[in-house]
Amino acid sequence: MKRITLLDVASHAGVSRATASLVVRDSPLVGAATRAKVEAAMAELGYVYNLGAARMRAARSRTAGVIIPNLTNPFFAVLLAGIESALETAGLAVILANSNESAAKQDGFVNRMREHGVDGLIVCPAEGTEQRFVDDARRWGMPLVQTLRFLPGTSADYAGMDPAAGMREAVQCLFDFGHRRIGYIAADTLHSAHTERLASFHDAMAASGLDPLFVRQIESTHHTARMAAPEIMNRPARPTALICHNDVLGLGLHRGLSDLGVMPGRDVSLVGFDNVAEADLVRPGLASVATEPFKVGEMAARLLLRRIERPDAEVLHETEPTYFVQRGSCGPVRSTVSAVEA
Amino acid sequence: MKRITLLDVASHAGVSRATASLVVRDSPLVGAATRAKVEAAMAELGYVYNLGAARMRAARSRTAGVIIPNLTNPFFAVLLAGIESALETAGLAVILANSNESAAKQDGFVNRMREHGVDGLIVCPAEGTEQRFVDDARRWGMPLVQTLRFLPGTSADYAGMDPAAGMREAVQCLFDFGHRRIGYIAADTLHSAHTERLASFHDAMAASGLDPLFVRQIESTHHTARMAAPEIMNRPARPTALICHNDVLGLGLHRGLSDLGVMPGRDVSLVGFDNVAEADLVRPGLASVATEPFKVGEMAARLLLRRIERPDAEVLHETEPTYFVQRGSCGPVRSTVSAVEA
DNA sequence: CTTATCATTTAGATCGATCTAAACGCACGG
DNA sequence: CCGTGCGTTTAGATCGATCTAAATGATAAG
Repeated sequence: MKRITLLDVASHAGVSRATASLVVRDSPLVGAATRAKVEAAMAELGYVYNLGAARMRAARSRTAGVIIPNLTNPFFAVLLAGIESALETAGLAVILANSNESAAKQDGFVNRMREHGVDGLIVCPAEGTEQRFVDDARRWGMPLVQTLRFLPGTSADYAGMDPAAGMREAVQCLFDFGHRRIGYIAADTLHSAHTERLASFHDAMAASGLDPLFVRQIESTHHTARMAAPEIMNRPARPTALICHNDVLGLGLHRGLSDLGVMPGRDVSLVGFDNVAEADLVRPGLASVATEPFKVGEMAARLLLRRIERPDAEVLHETEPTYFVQRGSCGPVRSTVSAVEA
Repeated sequence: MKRITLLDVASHAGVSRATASLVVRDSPLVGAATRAKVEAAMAELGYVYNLGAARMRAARSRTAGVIIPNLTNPFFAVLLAGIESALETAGLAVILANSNESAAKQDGFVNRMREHGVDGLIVCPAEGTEQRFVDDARRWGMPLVQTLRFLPGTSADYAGMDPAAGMREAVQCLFDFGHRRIGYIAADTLHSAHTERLASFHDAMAASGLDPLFVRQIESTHHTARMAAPEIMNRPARPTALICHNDVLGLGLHRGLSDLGVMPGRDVSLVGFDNVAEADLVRPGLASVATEPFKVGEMAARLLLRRIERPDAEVLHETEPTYFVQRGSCGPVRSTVSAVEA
């Protein structure tokens, strides 16, 4: 039992190999009657197209490489879902790799992707990725899209999100509730998503005529955030509101504050970032700036398809806007702060 | 600027194409001095191995297809992470597809995977997948591993989880707290994971000498579960404890009950399934039966590698045990139930 | 000195498709 | 009747590796 090839199909249909090839590729050159004959033969023999052989002659391979720093994080999983969805619609298969935030592993994966002959790459660069990464891709003629994180100083397509609008709405909401002492809980990682959000915080505060009370860096896990709650609330300059770099920190802190008997929305206002599903499940609900990773994924895929089609098109930076979702964790500043401190 | 081939490497190193081929494949046939020469040439020319060409002659393609029903669900995302991790260690690249619970799409993906010449498939079958699915794979000689869900009546390797241990511990814990009126909240989907967990619930109850109070089906979303809380608590046979098919239902119900002023762990005990990270963040924490999707993913990958290596090996069903994680949402049954109803 | 043995190396066919360029059949106008 | 043009079809070369089977050279044995 050997593999059925185009040649088998062709002889079974009484045409040449070349004609059969034209049929599988939906070429307009082939006549309707011939096409029907060949298609019947294909069905009858159970022919399976061999993309591997095709890729050798033709340039395209109908695959794209996707490198994600951490699949365990639902945020990236949804991003991946968006990428997969859009690429699949365009007929490209996704070859997946998980860099685990290791730039070295990431380099290895890029090599493997090249060996597989992918038509292009979508990468959310691992921490510590160097500019060289993007330059190499350009040198190799490999279409590349960065997503969610952008390597400064590089020139490549980018699909990300713009925290500005959501952040401004969040700060405005807090301001309207009377908050003036607002702290920022940052993550300890140092990629562009971090600095972008922090910068947008500073901008939004300035727009409301406020100075940040403090910026505190915390490792981005539920546990560390939870444990950091006492330290944050007991600092001399006690905040009345906190904005967190993401919902991992926001939810962790939510729980940490509750443990202390400090009720979010009443004793302190709390804002997260990403609006994960669970933000709506804690009590009170965690107000959060919604970002839409699925849409960002689709956007990244579209940029890649465009780049594959037109390698010399101008470099694009596209961002998805964010918006604030108010929930119970934000409320009016308490008139008698001393009562809380007692 | 054309592509560097093995022939270029060979002539640059002063050997034949065949020898160069042996070097890239780490064959022991080639001498040390020659190997060094060829490797130097490869580095100098920036040679990239062409897996597409190799796959045409050789059988293996160093890729595996993975089809998941829903990437947006963190549970599957972690499963995927486990699969990816183990396959990558073995040098196989993952071609990913998201069936979105559509059997038709799933069929399409299997075809695409065949066209790509994958060495094997790991599939968590979409709802409504027919037995034919597994039979086809066997007929095609395509190594196949089912994971998390098992098509009844089929014979193929399977990597899943065994809810029995965790379920028994959960029921035992509730029993020890004095609970006798225990209801089960099931999902509305009908695959094997559903029936397995439900069956393990019945077994565990029987082992404690109890009869299930009721089994209620709910669509598996946070929102529906939350909305169903009143109906569940107001039924004539009011439960003192609830076990949920997964944490999506568990967390949704946790919030729904809280909304009613029914406090989990005090007024009713609540157990989830999967032990997602967020189970520890709500207040009180949601007790949950821990399953380890990452390990299941690794297990599925191992099974596939074994099957690829030995196509005729006996069919294996492997399961990862589960265990109960107690948290605040489980507590002693209240002596005066009427007080709650007031 | 010849022959057998062993470890290396290699030429040439081959995998299954696509590409190029030419050939084919047919209708039409001169 | 011939040349031209158009829509189809095709033979043969080709992509870049691997495979088979044979050649090569060095060493050991007879």
